[in-house]
Amino acid sequence: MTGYAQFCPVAKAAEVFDQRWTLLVLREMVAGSTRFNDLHRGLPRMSRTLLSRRLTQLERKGIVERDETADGPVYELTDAGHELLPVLVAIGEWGVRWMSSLDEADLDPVFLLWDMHRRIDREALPDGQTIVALTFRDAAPELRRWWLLLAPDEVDVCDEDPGLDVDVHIDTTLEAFVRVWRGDLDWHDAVAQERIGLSGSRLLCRRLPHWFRLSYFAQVPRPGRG
Amino acid sequence: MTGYAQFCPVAKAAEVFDQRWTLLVLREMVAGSTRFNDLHRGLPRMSRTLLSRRLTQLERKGIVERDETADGPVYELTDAGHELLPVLVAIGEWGVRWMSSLDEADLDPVFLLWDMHRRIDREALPDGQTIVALTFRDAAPELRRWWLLLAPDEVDVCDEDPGLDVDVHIDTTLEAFVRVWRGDLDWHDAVAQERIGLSGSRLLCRRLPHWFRLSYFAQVPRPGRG
DNA sequence: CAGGATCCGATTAGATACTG
DNA sequence: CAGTATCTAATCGGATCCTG
Repeated sequence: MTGYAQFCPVAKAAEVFDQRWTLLVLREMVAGSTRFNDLHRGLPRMSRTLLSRRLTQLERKGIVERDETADGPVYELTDAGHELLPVLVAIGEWGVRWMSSLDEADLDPVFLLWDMHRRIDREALPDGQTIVALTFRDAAPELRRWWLLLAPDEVDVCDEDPGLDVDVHIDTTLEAFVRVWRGDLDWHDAVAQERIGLSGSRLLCRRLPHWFRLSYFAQVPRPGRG
Repeated sequence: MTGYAQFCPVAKAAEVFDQRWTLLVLREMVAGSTRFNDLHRGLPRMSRTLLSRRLTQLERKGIVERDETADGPVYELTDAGHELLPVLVAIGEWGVRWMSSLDEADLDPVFLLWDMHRRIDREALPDGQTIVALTFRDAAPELRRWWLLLAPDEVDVCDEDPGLDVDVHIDTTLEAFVRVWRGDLDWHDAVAQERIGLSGSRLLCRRLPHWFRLSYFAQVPRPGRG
């Protein structure tokens, strides 16, 4: 049996959500990804086979629509799919408040950089190109150093030295940076406690926090803190 | 691997919700059940073994607390558990709007009567005892006839004739009655279309709809209807 | 880039029987 | 009433390789 055999709306909806990875595929779509490979970049640990399977299932349920376009297939949310936004928001708000313990495996720099790159506020960036280098002291050697190439018209992430002059260097740990990203830790506190080190021009270091729109859930009030 | 290895709050929460039956166990708890057997009555198709396992897992995650009381163990929601209410509401609202197709297996009279019995508005009932008999013409023979023994201080459901005078008889189909219960179909329309037949005193037939508080989701506006 | 096909190991759910 | 123990069958997920 695949369903719950209950007419209750929660049960009917649960038949969608109780599938492993489905909720995260929907999160990626709500975040705006429409291409197979973009979706996969937000879900690096999911096998491509399974992503393909889930997309087909979501299509059959009327939540996703697949369009064959001139430059390849794209996946779009239907009306039913778009209305999942409040559901995902409710789930995330609860998650950030109550499921906040992170273990080492959760601190994935690949996903972090992908998430950062799509939440950069381009309008807040300086004109021209700004290079930000990131070092995560606690990451595995090959995942330790990252470069963000920021410009109002394009944002790129590199895991190799692009050989350009770095404007700001962020020296931190994955643990601290993820905590800031999630909103568990305040940026200025993290800097004050030297859990985030900044080097570069005064001006840029002061402006930099405004370039990143933190995770949507960063602003959610936490239990037991005012 | 059991988790998603992502620090995203949606992913951390999804590690709770992507387990089969978990969402429905939580629904039962939010609906107020605290005893093992009561929980199971709302989940008749779930094996007791699995219910037990899910309760243990929810306890480990800090969502449920098990208390050993004088008359047996009870399961209560923690603060984290109580805060799942908005999540379940969002899920159900989406479900009732978009996952509304029901197949035969979803029309389970056992669950329907259990749900009805706990949503009776005792204050709206007449004084003394009122007996309502229900017939579902399309149900399997042994699940066709039900009796509700309604009194302001106690509500009982029987699947055998209690041998008492019936005050109101409802003659309908499971299909129609479930649609009304979910709010897909209006009570008065269903009566007018003779999908629900009522016999008994005029007064009681007119009062009867007020005794049942329909599913919480009945009031949710549906797509494509105003 | 965007998948499909296949195989195998891991996980899970359900049935059944039993306990205090 | 409130579960546990055990076994089996089904399902699922991932890895690998292949396609246009």
